[in-house]
Amino acid sequence: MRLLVVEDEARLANALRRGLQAEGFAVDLASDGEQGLRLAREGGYDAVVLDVMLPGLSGYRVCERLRAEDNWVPVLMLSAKDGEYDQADGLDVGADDYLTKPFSFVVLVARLRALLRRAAPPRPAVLSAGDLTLDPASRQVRRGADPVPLTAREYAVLELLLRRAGQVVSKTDILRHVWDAHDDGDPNVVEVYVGYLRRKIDTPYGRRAVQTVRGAGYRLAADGG
Amino acid sequence: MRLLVVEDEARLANALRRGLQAEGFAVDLASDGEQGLRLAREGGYDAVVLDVMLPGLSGYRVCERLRAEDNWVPVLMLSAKDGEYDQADGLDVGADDYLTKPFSFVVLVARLRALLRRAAPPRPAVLSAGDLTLDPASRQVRRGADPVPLTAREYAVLELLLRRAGQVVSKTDILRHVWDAHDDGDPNVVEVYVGYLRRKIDTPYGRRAVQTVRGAGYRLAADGG
DNA sequence: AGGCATGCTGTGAGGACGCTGAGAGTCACA
DNA sequence: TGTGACTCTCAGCGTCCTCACAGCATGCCT
Repeated sequence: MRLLVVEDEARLANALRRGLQAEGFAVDLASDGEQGLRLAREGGYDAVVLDVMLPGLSGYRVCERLRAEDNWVPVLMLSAKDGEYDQADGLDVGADDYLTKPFSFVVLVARLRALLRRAAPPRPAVLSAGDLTLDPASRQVRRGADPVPLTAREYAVLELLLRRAGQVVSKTDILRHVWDAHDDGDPNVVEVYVGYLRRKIDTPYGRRAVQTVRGAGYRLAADGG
Repeated sequence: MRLLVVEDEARLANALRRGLQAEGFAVDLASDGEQGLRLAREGGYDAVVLDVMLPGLSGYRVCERLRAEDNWVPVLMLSAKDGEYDQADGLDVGADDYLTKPFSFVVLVARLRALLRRAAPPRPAVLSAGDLTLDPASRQVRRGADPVPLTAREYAVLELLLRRAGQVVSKTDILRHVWDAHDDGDPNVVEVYVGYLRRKIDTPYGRRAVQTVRGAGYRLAADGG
């Protein structure tokens, strides 16, 4: 997660950088409005922490211009003012959140995380192993560039195996997750569906992604076979 | 914009309802955590204003459960506590913003608007997939240059599919968004309307924009078929 | 090698799923 | 009151999926 911190007071700016880096963010600094605007325009930031009182271009203006240019990077404003109307103003020029100085670092981080969580739509990541990919959103499976049509059951089995790529998954585990059979399912169904899967994602490509571990279960090769 | 306000103190609850209605929101009230959770689960709200101190289920728990159920409706928490750690806690259970009592109504509304603006990502004026376009402003749908007349329901279904172009949308999801049936709608209506849509935007053009994903739902091809 | 356990696969029945035409109910409007 | 547009239910049909079964192949042990 890359952050841009626009803050003219050097001591605070450096404290923020160190603190945020310790929290695992990559941090760039800008010390005035012009520079902040320039960097923010170049994009690539997941969020911007923007002081209101800046030499040259104020934080309000920076935010306003970004929004006018259709740049919707999440912005968290910082200000010494704390009148309620100032806050409302900040939010009205398009900031996503607002903190008044002095603020607590803990709160800053919590609010930043909330902002980032909201900005990144909860789109589940694409699962992959080598050139085998599965996109839960579109429910599409591919071997390289080839789309591979799977039935609902086949898809469910593959998804489970991919989520545990490299690990052995027992048949009863698969039964529980895909068939929600509690204990008394016939493991042969699993064998049948593993067979179907292999015929679609392995055999035509001369690969061996789905491996049998005799007596234990199946393992999806982490490199896709 | 529909809001759910979960607040047990009747005077405050009614004041909020009146004030927010005056700002143009449609407001539902819940007076305890259980009821709030139930209503929020049913969906259909654009945001939830959630008091922390509630009889029965606390606001923290309500929010936590919603998130655990993958319900990402924007939540603004209200609390009398104002320790910084309480705030961080609130944000950590998945709230999107946090106000401490006593709060200013002006700030509440400004923050709500910021929340809603964030939740509704800046929409491109026109939704499109390949040469299939839908302009929400004029409610005009076109295949290439041809205008395609759609009924209200057909339009609503297509809009939903276009907003999630490339992703699989389940029938129950469509039922919830277009019919606001909560759980018990008959999925056949969806099948019927998908049929109507196809006869208007696909069949006459020999295209296949609306794809069936057996056992999962429908997907609008990102390239318009 | 022999015997047993484990895993694989072809076949086919039954059923779930999705699509469609017919028609009833509702509403707005002339 | 009649007409037309729209919405939705229902039942029938075809397709595809799922799964049980049985025979076969393979691996492992004595």
